[in-house]
Amino acid sequence: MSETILYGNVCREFDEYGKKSVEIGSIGNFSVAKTFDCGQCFRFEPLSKRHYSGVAYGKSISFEETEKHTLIIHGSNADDYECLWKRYLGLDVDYAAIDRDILSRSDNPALHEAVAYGSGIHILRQEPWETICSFIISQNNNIPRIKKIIAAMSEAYGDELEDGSHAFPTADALNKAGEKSIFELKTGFRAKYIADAANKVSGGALKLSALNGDTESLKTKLCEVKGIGPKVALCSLLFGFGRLDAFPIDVWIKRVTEKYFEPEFDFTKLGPYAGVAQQYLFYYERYIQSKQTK
DNA sequence: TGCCAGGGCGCCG
DNA sequence: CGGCGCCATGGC
Repeated sequence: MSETILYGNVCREFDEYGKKSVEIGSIGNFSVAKTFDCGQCFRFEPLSKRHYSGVAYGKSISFEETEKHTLIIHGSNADDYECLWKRYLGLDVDYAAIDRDILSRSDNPALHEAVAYGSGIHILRQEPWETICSFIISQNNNIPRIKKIIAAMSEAYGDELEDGSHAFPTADALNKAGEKSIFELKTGFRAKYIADAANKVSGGALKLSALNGDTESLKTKLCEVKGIGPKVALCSLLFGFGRLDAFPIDVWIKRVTEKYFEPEFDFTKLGPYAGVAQQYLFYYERYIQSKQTK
């Protein structure tokens, strides 16, 4: 086993069954399990309690949190970490400062409990197209079934990777597949929405890489796609465009607001990291519910 | 069996 | 503009 000592966040780079892996230090309280289990991404599954594997950016990858407060990325070298996974995992973001910022903006007890419970979640920077498509599929749907549809869609129309798994399909590939084929993946009434989005993105009517402006104007832009409303747009902006101020409201967040907040509470006052707060609240309320139905 | 799921559209007043 | 029925599908 060859081993190279590096500096910065990367502790070491090593070979593992013929593949490169890296170990990362200084990860704060980053939690792999919370991050991949909080409902923001649909292509990762646990290999163990602290080890999640899946596909992102067209690469098979797995993230393992060690007891020593470090992170091992299996299937990545140090360069890939620096220019891709660091940003994907939000390890270039100071979440301790974000937590302090959120807590300073409201003394609502549920919000404080949610931060305490959810802290360790990082908002991923997923691929914009994958995020848009995934959250179109998410509408009026549940997480296990969303995962199933996305897996089938990737299997059918995503590029095959070395290990036999599949990348998320490009907009071009889905556009070529067409609405009927998309419907056959059990997407139901969402098929025409996915087809429209794929058509606009692959045809250049919606240039995801050229989007700029504030979150509100980006939301308006994304809502031009049939099937993208405010909630899907804001989830895409939060999880795919790094817009941490985006505050998507789904059925769970509606329940949270009714249970714990005054009707006049203005969630925009949660500031530039309102989206992170939203994810804490979402994760917290699902935990409370699961505890009660057990 | 009926209800619900990380909603949005079309239509109605 | 706000409310409401509808949309496919599967798990409970």
